Amino acid sequence: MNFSKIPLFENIAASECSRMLDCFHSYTLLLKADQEITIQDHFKDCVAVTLSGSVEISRIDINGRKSILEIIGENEMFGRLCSFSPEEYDTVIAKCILPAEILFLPNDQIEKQCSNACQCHSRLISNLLELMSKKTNSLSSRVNLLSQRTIREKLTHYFYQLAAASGSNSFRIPYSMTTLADYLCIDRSAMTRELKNMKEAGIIDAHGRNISLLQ
Amino acid sequence: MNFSKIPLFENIAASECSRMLDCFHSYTLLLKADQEITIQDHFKDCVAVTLSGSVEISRIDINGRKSILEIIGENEMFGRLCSFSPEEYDTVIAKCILPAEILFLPNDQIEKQCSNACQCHSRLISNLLELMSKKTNSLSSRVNLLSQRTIREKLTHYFYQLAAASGSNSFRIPYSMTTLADYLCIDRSAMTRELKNMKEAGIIDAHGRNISLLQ
DNA sequence: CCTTTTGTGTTGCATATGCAACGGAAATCA
DNA sequence: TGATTTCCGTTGCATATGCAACACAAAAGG
Repeated sequence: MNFSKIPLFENIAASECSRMLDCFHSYTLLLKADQEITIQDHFKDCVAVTLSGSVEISRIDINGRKSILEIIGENEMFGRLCSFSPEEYDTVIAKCILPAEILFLPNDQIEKQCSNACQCHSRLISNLLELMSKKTNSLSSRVNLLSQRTIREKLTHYFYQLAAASGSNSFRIPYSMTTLADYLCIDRSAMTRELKNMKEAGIIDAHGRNISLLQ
Repeated sequence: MNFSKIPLFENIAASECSRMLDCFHSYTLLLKADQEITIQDHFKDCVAVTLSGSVEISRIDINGRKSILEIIGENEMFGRLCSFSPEEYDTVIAKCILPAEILFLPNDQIEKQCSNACQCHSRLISNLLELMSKKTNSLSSRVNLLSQRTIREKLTHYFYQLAAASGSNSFRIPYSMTTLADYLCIDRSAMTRELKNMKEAGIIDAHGRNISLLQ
């Protein structure tokens, strides 16, 4: 593992990383695309960090409707300590989108004040805090998005996010339209209809997944 | 300030707390009920922790509709580092619900590896991680709630949360119905109507804010 | 105490949105 | 290449939900 490029291990010597991960009984998992991770298996008492790849957390309700709760990108964290509790009565699944390498860190190991070599441990916690902070930001932004009342508002809000991220009024939706609808928790056909309305109203210009915000 | 009862300062001696807070240039704010905190004033580069009281983060859209994004209870954290970014194009306001004492910690002070007395600093960070972890959990749970498609699903999901929290199928909604509607991001009258429907369908029993989950 | 504000339940109406179904395009796969 | 699957846009229909308005209850405030 090349520790030097992983934010979680920033400012920690590679040798220390190996030793620490070993001491923590942490382990990594290689996932192929479309592979599912069952919550209880690994998340029970662990924090998960995607060293590479991408994971989608979603929920399928009894009517078969899928809602995407989170999309976890590279070097982001997820898992029980910082995510959906297993007490939820709906089925929450984590599916690998892009081939991923996932590091699992046992919670109790993180919490314990280790007696030896605390220097790098506290640095790791500090780095975890940084990751957690990013996660909280993205979750907050997600709450803000899902609190929008109408389809048009959700789309607009999401497009503003993309525009801000790309630094331009023209950008490309990074998901398929089907996935986007699941992500916004709305019906796909209704979304397509609303996109057409927004186009006709002169709010946006759209060619496939390429969107331009007008006015 | 009585540090001993505040989770943020757990396992840190009171004398160390004083010294550290002083060194960090942190400060506290006393808020009366209904008082608003403007984002830019305090949150710009700070983490906020409610030592006591309660704060509501909400958004008012151009149509005057209010959506409650978060309700921050005692000993929870909020602020820019872990909340809604100021780049949001809607107006997000933080309002004090119960008289509160809020501690502001500058981000850069937290991040810096202080040269002296790192022991209690790293303990503080560890405690922050704990707070942040709780916050992430509550945000995730919020995403899960808001991702529900229908009013009935939102109500049901929320009631399950209350039931789990109270350890009973009978509980009392802790907010006014108006507030609850804002919290679920739905229309109040539509919510009342749906509650009646659920009652008639035998799913719940409801007398005012007292709810019982049947079946 | 009276006055004012806020909360609550109700209902008629308009419509935004979900749902099902279909055909064609595009992508994947063998 | 051909076969299969996924993706996408469209539309008719039913209805869940937002909205406005109202009356009354409850709470707050002076």
